[in-house]
Amino acid sequence: MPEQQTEGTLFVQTTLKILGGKWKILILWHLKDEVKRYSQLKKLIPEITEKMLIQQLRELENDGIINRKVYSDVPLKVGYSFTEYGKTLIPVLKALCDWGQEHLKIMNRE
Amino acid sequence: MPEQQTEGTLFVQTTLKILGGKWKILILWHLKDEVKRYSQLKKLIPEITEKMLIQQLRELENDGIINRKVYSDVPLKVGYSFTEYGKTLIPVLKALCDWGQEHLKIMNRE
DNA sequence: CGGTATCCCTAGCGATACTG
DNA sequence: CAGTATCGCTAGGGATACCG
Repeated sequence: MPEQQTEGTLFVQTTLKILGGKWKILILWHLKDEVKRYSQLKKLIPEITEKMLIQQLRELENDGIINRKVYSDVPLKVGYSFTEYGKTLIPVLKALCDWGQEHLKIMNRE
Repeated sequence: MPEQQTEGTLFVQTTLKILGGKWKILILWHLKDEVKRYSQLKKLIPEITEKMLIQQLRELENDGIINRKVYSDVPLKVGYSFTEYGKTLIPVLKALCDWGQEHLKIMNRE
């Protein structure tokens, strides 16, 4: 069934287009459970530069995966969280995480 | 439970280290169901260059995800397929594919 | 057929400094 | 605090030609 394979390929590519980018999956992982502020994300992913962090956040926002909410307090506060739609990605993130866990177990045994 | 989150992060990163690289997930997707030859993969992924194809195949081979089998025929034949271990990745690939399918559905509706 | 080797380029990323 | 703006680099990838 070559037709089906071709179609599946398109699906995979579609997901990769959204999740592609060096840091996106990692950022989403951190947002998985609760709203996080910009500064919290920076601390959670120390290797990322501010430029990359904001860039990837923007792209995720534009793709409808996350919300950006500004609390007009002083000092300024911005919270990032999954949209309802973005939450559909959580099983995918879970799958990636689970496999990594298994893989590490096996590697440590050897 | 910040401890748990940190651990999960490690797991995700581990998976990304294996699946990272522009073409790997796509290549694996094509190998999912059956052994494929080098030339078949080239046809299935026309945008990839030979260099990238062979490079990503080698990395997947080194990570123990796929097998490379040479059939000493004339003309030369080489088959790539999942290792038993590599097959544990299939649920991950499935998850990526499924999400892409849903995403496309929704986008086409709008 | 199934690769290597080489050269080259540019998008993506990093570092730094600055701003509302 | 939460970003922008700029500049510069380099590693990852593309094109092409050749090899066992």
